Amino acid sequence: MNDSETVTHILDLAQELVQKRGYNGFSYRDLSEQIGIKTSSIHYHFPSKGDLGRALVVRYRASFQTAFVQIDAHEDDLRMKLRLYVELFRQTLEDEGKVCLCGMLSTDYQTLPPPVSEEVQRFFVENEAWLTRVLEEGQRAHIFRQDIDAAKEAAALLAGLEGAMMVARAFGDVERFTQTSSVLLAALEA
Amino acid sequence: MNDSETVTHILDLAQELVQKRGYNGFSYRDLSEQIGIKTSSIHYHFPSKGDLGRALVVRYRASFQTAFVQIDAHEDDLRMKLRLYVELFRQTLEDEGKVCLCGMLSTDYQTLPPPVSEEVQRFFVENEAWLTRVLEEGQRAHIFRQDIDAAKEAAALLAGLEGAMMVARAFGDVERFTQTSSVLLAALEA
DNA sequence: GTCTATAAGATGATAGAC
DNA sequence: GTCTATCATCTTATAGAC
Repeated sequence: MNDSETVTHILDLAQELVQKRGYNGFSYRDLSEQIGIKTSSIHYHFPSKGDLGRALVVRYRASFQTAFVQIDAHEDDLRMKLRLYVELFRQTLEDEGKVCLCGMLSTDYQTLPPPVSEEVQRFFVENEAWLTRVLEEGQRAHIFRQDIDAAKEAAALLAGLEGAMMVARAFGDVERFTQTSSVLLAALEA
Repeated sequence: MNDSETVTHILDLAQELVQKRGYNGFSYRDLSEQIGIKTSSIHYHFPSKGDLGRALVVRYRASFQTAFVQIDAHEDDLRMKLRLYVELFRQTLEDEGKVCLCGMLSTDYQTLPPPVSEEVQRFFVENEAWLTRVLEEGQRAHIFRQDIDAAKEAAALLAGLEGAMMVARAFGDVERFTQTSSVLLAALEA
């Protein structure tokens, strides 16, 4: 499954639709109409909807891994690293009220084909792992509170951001997300 | 729309299905089969799916208002009030991996009929209002941090709990929710 | 790779008998 | 209030021609 132009087009649009409407909120027909290609052609690239869903999360995970490498390479300030991370989500929300792909899929969780749900889990594991590393480093540098468990704090931060995206979108108000993310980050300060 | 036995049965099952599978993850047929009544009979009580969805959130909001009254009446300790509130969500999660009805609906937000989405907004407003009151009272009693904005902190707590339910369920691990909720509550301590 | 044609089943919804 | 019957539409998916 390499990425021809068509495949990329399908993935881009499908991701957008999942982020806006959820896994059960879009169909091959939606993709068909907006791409200008028949549904059977989409099935050629992604035989089942589960195949498409899985490809979506795999690519999304990879984009976050890339972001982690970028942030680690170009930013030393640990507080700024977290702010850049939060910024990834804020931009998504600003972009027509989309929320995190995996936050979205986690609500559809019980209806997902297992190959998809496994990838969603992996996303959370990887994100928490990176956040934990940043927090631990920050603790060693006496930037973040010493009396916290970095891993648990990382999980809480991620959960908080995911929830904040959902609530903020329900109000059509990105500022709500920004405020909640500030509160979550402030809780880490020494 | 009073609550005959049948109506209550429909609402109970529909709520369970939304909390597990989302608004677009259940159908009148699902209700029909599990209740032992034809879909046309369900349409008699709830002409459109939007009518059903709206009734669901109205009832859910009312159940939280009742919980608020109960907590305020029987518990003076402000920390305990918050713990009892968190416990409402934890029990939901423990009950077969259901998540907050409105957390669920907030991801389906862009596909909801307006009457439903308006009720979802109201749920968040009401919950934040109660939490804000508890936090403000706790600040006056010097139990919670003085350097926080109660309203913003309330929003962050609610968002954090909503997100924590989603993530915890994706791992099939209620303990994950418990840990994150502890982190969120700890951040309020003076 | 994309198309036409088609399938089997699901979905929200309505008309009218009992 | 519940049933049968029926609806148009949508959904995922496949077979086979170009």
